[in-house]
Amino acid sequence: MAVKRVTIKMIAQEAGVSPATVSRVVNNKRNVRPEVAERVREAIRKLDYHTNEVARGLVRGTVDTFGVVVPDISNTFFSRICKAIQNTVMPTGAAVFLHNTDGILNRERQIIKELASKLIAGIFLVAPRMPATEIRTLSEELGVYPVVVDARVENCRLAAVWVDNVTAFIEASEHLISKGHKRIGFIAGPLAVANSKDRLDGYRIALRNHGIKEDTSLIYESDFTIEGGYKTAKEMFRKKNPPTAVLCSNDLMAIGVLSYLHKEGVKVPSEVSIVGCDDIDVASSLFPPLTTVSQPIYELGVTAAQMMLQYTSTNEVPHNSILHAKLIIRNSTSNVQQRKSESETRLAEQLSHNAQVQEERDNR
Amino acid sequence: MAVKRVTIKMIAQEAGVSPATVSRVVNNKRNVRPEVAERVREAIRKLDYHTNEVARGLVRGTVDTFGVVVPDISNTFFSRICKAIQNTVMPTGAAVFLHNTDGILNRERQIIKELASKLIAGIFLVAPRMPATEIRTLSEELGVYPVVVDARVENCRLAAVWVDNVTAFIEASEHLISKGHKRIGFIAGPLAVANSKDRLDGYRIALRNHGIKEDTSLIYESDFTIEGGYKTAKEMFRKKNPPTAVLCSNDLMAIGVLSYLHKEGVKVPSEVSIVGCDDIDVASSLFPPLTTVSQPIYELGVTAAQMMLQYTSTNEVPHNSILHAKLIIRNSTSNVQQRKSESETRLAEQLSHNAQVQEERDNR
DNA sequence: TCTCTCCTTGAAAACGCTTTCCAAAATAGC
DNA sequence: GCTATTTTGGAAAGCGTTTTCAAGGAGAGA
Repeated sequence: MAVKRVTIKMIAQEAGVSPATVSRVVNNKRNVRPEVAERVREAIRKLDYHTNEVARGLVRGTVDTFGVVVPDISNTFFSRICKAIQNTVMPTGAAVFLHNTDGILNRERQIIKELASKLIAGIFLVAPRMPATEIRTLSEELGVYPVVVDARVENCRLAAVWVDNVTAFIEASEHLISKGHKRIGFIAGPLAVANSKDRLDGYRIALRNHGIKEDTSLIYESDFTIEGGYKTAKEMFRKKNPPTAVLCSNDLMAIGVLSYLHKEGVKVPSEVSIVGCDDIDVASSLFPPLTTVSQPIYELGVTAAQMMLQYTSTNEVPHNSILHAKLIIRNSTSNVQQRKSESETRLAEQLSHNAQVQEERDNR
Repeated sequence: MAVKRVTIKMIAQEAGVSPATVSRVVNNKRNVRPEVAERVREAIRKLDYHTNEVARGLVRGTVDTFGVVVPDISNTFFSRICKAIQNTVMPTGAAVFLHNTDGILNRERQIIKELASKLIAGIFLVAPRMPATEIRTLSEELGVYPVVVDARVENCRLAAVWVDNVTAFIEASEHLISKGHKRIGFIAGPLAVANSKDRLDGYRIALRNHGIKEDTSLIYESDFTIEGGYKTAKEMFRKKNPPTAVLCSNDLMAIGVLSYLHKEGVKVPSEVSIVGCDDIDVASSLFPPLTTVSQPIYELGVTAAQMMLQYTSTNEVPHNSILHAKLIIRNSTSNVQQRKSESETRLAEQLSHNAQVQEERDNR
């Protein structure tokens, strides 16, 4: 689609000055007489000139654009971060490239290189599996400013912003403990990502602090999806002596658990309490509204963007930012129901019976 | 962050050929002796050379990048479209700029111009309020290929892909009618966007086809959000003679309605049936699982991307694509409960009583 | 052996901008 | 009124590619 674009030369001719002068006006350099500047601006307006960002990028060696690399942009968590970055960075005139990686390490590496070849200034990385040292060497080699989002990266001369998940999950666990729960199930995200591990650690610390012995049969690893939560709940509640409360590493899995328990006719919160994490949009509109660890998602993005802007302008690695999550207590948690040993058994039996029936049905 | 980048000249020197030859090898042009080509590739590997996309963009006059412009990237609907575009376009080596507009027309215009100044090849536009003619003239002026996503644009020599919302909503309405519902509430999205209007039209057509007289007091305009749905439900059910079913223009509003009815103790679906639209992730995990018009969201993005690739390579406006939605029947709809006239009144009264109590509580 | 192709290769000119270097003009200092 | 300094604006040199054009070489047909 060839189109004659207005160039700086045409403006120069129109205003009766040289291209150099037009450039100076466009970039607000001093050393241009006000009346000349005005004549140039007039010409720009008249011909509807817009600087060719690519040509500018070539001479400057960098382009006013950032890359945002996330595992899955269709996940609300990440898309909210993107939005925050967008909104914060846009007023400076910068644009953002968006890239999806599905969390695949090699694709992340690939994408970082591709972005560098487009001369972007900086890169926001939500890549929980990529080692900090690699991020640093890679970005140094490529001449790109990195800001790591939502991953705890300490002592690494690397700009990063993350949430204190350990404390958050201590608090969430203590909320359940204070309601009398002792058998608290935990559904972790993939333990290869540090955040998942931190959340599990918070849960463990809280248990220990309150003299509750950890029961590894109550701890499951899943994948942050609704289906994952559903399946895990199925396993968890089919066993004897099921938990009276379930703490999930994110809301989607909590929704899966909720959905499973609904289906089995188990009442939430009266029979089982549930706590999620993230506080996504629908969390407050579920039935019952979900008690959850509210992550400052938007703030995560805004902070990252601010760090980036500071980074690129001062050329100094900004200090890390640690944000805090907040427990939002809604109606999916309540005091533990005093189950008699026999009724506990009954619940487990009923559930495993249901499951069996279901399986038979599936097999047909 | 200044970094000495490997240039084509360095490769040329290393391989003992001219830059032109290196360029030919990089771009897989014929007319290079295999042994020379191999020597060049060797040098590229050795020095880890990556083409400077900006320089290439300058000479070619365009850059292998597309812009994606959406109202709100944190909305699952749009982020799924983005993901689909991404995934479809990535294998060709293209990247995408992402831009949020909050649906503000002027910002959309602004962004389109900014993107053009970056010499992008094409632009995916989810901008339901922008007139088709404007899109066409703007993109012609700027030399950018436009593909309009999720908006019905006919007879305009403009590439577009959309969903047949009228038929979809006829079907959804008929589902309710077949269950005996006659008083069906409708919550529309902003009627300034064509899709909202089409959905309402579908509802009206279905009603007319089945001899049900339209009752304008059952039709509301809202804003596609959970809160909007909640508030609208509140209004709707406070009136005398409330509907026995509610058809919502999207799932988020349906969730709002569901949430309101839950709070008021109204049983879904036995007392009131609900139908949503989109089939977002959580729709199947709600309580009850939501009957909804499943939009082929991902397909919308994939199709748009394919059209774009065809468009840019052939330089011919591709034919429009019309996709079809599918009604997914879950458990939020059931046969209408035979309400006696008195009990109808009772429901309304109860609700309006609840509302009053609530308001008093709020005022304190 | 000589001419005519065809293929391979290199030199050089763009692409549109920024920036450095200079010269001219304007101002200041004495 | 003359020199020293600052302002102003033009010319030109890149930035790293691609692409055009022409030259050189190899093979084929006479």
